[in-house]
Amino acid sequence: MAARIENPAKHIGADDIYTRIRRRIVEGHVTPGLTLGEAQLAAEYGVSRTPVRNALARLEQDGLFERVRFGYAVPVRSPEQVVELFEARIILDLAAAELAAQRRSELDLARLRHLLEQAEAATGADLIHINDAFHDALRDAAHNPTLAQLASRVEAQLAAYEARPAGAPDDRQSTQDEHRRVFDAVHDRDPARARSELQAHVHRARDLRIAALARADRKS
Amino acid sequence: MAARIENPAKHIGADDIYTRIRRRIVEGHVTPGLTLGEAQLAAEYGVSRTPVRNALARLEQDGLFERVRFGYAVPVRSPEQVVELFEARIILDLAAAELAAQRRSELDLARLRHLLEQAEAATGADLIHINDAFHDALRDAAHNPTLAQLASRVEAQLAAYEARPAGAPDDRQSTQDEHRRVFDAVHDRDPARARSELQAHVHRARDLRIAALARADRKS
DNA sequence: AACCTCCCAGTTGGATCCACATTGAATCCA
DNA sequence: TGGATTCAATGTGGATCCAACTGGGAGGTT
Repeated sequence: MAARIENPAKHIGADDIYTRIRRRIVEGHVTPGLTLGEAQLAAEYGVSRTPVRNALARLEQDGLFERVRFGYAVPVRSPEQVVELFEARIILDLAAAELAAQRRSELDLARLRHLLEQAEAATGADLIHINDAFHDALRDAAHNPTLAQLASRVEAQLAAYEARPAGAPDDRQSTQDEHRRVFDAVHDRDPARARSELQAHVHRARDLRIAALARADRKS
Repeated sequence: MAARIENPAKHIGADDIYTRIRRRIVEGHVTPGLTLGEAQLAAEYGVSRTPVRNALARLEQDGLFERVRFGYAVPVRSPEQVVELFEARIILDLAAAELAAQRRSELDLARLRHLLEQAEAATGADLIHINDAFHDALRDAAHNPTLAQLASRVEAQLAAYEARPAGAPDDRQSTQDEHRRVFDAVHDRDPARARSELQAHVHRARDLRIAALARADRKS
């Protein structure tokens, strides 16, 4: 039986370090610009610097970390760069939505529907995760793993700067409605509608973020 | 004087290893499926395993290498996967062409024109490099580095499987004509035309590759 | 003769050691 | 007192050492 058993209590490896640090960044727990040293991270996870170095090299390749004077830091991005990231994300996700409307299987639909239902009841961090999962499921429904991975990677970079408020109830309801509309278009196999509905959704998210950046910019 | 001087004769570092191995893969000098060991590569470049490990981790993140039993290998892709990579590349490059037609600067135009002229005279490997550079310059003209990097990365994955014939004189002339048409559309600031001209170009390249894959498939 | 078992060679992943570069501060001189 | 210079502290990058794992082959047994 060559089934690889994930030993939960076993010593953590480089992949685990990569996953954990990545999650910390994506969930916004590492403030951009704050430098973290290899030794510091190694001590934190109770391993030597070797696996940390490996993880950091991969994170740098992902664009989630950059090498700075001493140590690594989440790159500080200008508002223009955030807009640029959104532009890339929009290109990828709209294409994925279009393909999803053409290729979605019944299983894809079931997954999306399940996530929509879960989102109805969830709140806080759970809601954020479910909504992220909805977008990932939509990308998977396009049945092009390369495309899905690219979109997911760009979104991870964006997430690193998001204060992740998602608090306002009206935003919550808007998001839910827009997701539902995208789902309906995918369900009806209507690529053009899927694209335009998702475009409306992502454009709204982008404009909210840009407005927040403008406020933060004025304050500083 | 904080200018970082690239000492040419100095010992090579992890970044150099990364660049060199990457070039070897992209230029097709590493046959897919052949496994290379860390120690082997380290000996080849005259360094220890440490920088090689770092480079391999990054290459794996790029999708150019995958960890296999013992060592690393360029992943073997099915024809379906190659089609999938092309689909992603087309999405990215068409979007880039559209943006390039909107945003190109005079400098961008000059660069593209220069590459077109160079391509007239070049042959063999030089021609391949110049044509690749044309596509990269087109992506740069879109003025979205994120998008350019993504497209470039996907194309690198595709290049790893290309036998890189580019030999047939009629293909050479077709490529040159199509590049010229794309250039004209970008010059005229006509996004829709830039998109459709590039689409025709990339679709032809894709179909050629698929035909070659079908032949190879039948042979085996 | 076939199959099973055990041992050994080879390789990766993690830990530690060492050399070099850079920064900040403290000190000394003008 | 201000500025330049030197020195120690800190941290990365590379090299080496060690442990765990896998696969194949040799040898024995049925």
